[in-house]
Amino acid sequence: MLKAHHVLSFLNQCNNVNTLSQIHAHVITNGYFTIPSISNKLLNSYYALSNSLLLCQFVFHQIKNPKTLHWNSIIKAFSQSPNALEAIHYYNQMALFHSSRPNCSTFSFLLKACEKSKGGRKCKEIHGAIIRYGFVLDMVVSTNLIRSYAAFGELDSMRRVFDEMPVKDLITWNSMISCYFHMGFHSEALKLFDEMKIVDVGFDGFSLVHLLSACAHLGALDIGVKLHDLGSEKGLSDNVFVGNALIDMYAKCGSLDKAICVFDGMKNKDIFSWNSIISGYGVHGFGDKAISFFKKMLIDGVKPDSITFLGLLCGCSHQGLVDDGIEFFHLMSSKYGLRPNVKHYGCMVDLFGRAGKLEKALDMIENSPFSNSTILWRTFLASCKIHKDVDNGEKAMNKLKESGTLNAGDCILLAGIYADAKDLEGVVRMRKMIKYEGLMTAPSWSSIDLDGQIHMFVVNDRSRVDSEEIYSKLEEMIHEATIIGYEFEGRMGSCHSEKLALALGLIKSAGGSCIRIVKNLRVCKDCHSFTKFVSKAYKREIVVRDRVRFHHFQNGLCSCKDYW
DNA sequence: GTAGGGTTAG
Repeated sequence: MLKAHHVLSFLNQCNNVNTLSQIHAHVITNGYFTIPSISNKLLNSYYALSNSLLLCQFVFHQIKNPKTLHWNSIIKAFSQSPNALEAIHYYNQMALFHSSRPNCSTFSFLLKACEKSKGGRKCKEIHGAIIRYGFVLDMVVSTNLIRSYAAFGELDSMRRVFDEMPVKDLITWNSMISCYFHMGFHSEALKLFDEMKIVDVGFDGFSLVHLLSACAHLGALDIGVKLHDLGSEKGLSDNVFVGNALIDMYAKCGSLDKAICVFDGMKNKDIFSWNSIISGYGVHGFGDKAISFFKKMLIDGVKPDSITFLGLLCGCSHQGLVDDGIEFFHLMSSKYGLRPNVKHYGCMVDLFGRAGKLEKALDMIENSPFSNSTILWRTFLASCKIHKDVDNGEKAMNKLKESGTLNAGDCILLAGIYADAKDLEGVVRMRKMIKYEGLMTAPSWSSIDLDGQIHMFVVNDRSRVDSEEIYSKLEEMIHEATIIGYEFEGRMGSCHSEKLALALGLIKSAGGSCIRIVKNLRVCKDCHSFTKFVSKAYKREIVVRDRVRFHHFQNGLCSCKDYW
């Protein structure tokens, strides 16, 4: 007969459900099932080997007097399943048994369950229980609490838990950075790193990945470079996650050369590395380069995924590589079994639309599984604006109206189409529509990173103490640009935020250095032309990242070749 | 330990 400790070691080695059933039978006939460590091991093994919650439940209900470890195992199993709410049900059952009390692990699993089952209110209840049971001081529990609150967008609760923790370790700090990052509070994530320096907890690869991604979103190149240096000093150069985040950061901050540098220096590359570099070239408008990296990727034996193709299609549409785009679109499903999603269709609509093939773009939408997608119709509307097509523009507008998601940006686009067609009545109609329907516009902004300090501007911004200086610099710039051929073509009295950011850049940055600006919307025709002339008049390289792509201005020309 | 952290698109 097998001794109990032999059974345990068998269970540990067991790697299939059939053997597990045999051991299970043996355990029952020999009365070992009453030994908590054995019944718990069985419970966990069933979940690990069969992934069947039903089997877990079956075993669990055979346990006469479940102990905390049993409850934890069943709660953990459910917390990882799509049926995560059931975990909370088991926790409530647990409270009815006086023989077992929840412990730290119980709460960690429960919080995971909340996160999965979108139980925002449950999260608060569990927080209460954590306080009652006296586990608030536990670092793991609190860290999980932070993540759960973040998952529900409860920024204040998240911060309160963090601030009230008497002891925090690196994982706690990293979790906070990660939460801020995922909630879109990129500057907050970077600020947290400054706080980390003060308390001296150090940092690791996990910290860097999120911080670099935050820089990527903000276009904060200077901070990104400092983080790169810190990582190298700490010997994190071979960390694939850090490397990938660096590629993305450099690409998104407009520094493709450095992105390539990091990419080439990586010992181990994965699909993220390739995708980041391909998308990087794609959004910068270098579709041909993106394609050449795609070919290298295949030679390297890396299988492309749907994000790879998104980067490729994006590159093709920005560079007007219509035939290549069509080829990749077909290739992704025919050769790689990847079904194009709405974003791939969006790229195709953009590809055809931008190239002036509006009927093809329309075909693409109407023959796609996403013919009601507002994203696709909005993309189409933007193409109609570029090609001054009133009829198709109105068609897109009607679709957007039907969907009930019409926004002010759509009306402004169509108003622009009417204006180009000299249809002033149409322009007025759009202005009225915005007013009467109470449509909102997202506030447009531009930012510039100067020595690690992010400066944000909105349209007609006069909020800064140095506004006087900025506006007088701008006047000088307009003068200089006009001398070499610039003509204003916007609305009188309106000054777009990127011109202000550009003026500040010229005032504050060293002569000859590259000026980098990030915008949340697309660059307008006038600002685009103005920036070209400024790059020539002041002999400066200017990189503008707009909502969808990059523009490299140099000596009066832009990398997009006025195709954007 | 039965417990907490990672990147690409949008």
